[in-house]
Amino acid sequence: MREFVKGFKALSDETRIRILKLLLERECCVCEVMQALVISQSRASRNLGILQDAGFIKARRDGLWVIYSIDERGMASYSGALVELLKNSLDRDETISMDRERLRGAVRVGPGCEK
Amino acid sequence: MREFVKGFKALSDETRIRILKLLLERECCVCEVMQALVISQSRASRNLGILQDAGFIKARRDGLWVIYSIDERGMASYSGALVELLKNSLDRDETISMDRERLRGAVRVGPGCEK
DNA sequence: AGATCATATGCGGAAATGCGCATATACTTT
DNA sequence: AAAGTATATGCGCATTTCCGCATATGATCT
Repeated sequence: MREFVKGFKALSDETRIRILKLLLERECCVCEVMQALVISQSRASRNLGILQDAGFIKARRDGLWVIYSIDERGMASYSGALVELLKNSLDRDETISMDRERLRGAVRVGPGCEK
Repeated sequence: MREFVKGFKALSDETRIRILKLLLERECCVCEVMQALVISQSRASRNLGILQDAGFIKARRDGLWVIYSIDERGMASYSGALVELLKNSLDRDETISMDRERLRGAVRVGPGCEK
């Protein structure tokens, strides 16, 4: 029950829904998430942490970057069903579309990432 | 998106999850909900209102009582998928089991319902 | 080692949430 | 109409959530 509620809490925030929809497109580093959603670095990092803690996503280091992606280990449990639901939702949402658009232009490295 | 997040917010609370699981058993009046979950009247009423506002349940008057039940109109949309998920979850949860147990002994009328 | 870059986190404040208490509302019965 | 019962709601408070800012951590490169 505790874990169950934690899962819904993790999804009860627009920023985190947007992040999940982004990661359903492809894996991203924190840097790309903040560019795509146009949010601060701490905000991106913190919300990614919450999603990870709830078991929706996982992280791996790649040199300087931390790459986040959907955690398919949770696919068997209820969290998998939620991700599946998310997959089939909000594809026509304006915000989601813009996030995706900006993701295409996001760069992982180079000056201007932090600004 | 707004509605979507509202749905998850509604489910991101243990009391409301318990209420939904209860209503999946059978429709209930506020009085029965408070008895089954052992919570105050205002708490029951308020959380039922939140679930209704999010489109998960509906209410109808029956004399003195207001009867709440799963709103199957939402079954077509994403909220239907969430209710469906809930149906297949937490059936072995201790709290949920006790709620169900107490629901069996709950009475809709008579003295002691309020107390 | 020192500089640099990406990410994580402690802290403080603003806003939202959850709930108890008391009271208001809606309906029924006498 | 008055009393009684079930439910809804205004208010205040304690707790939680969210975020920006500044700083810490971890890794890479020179």
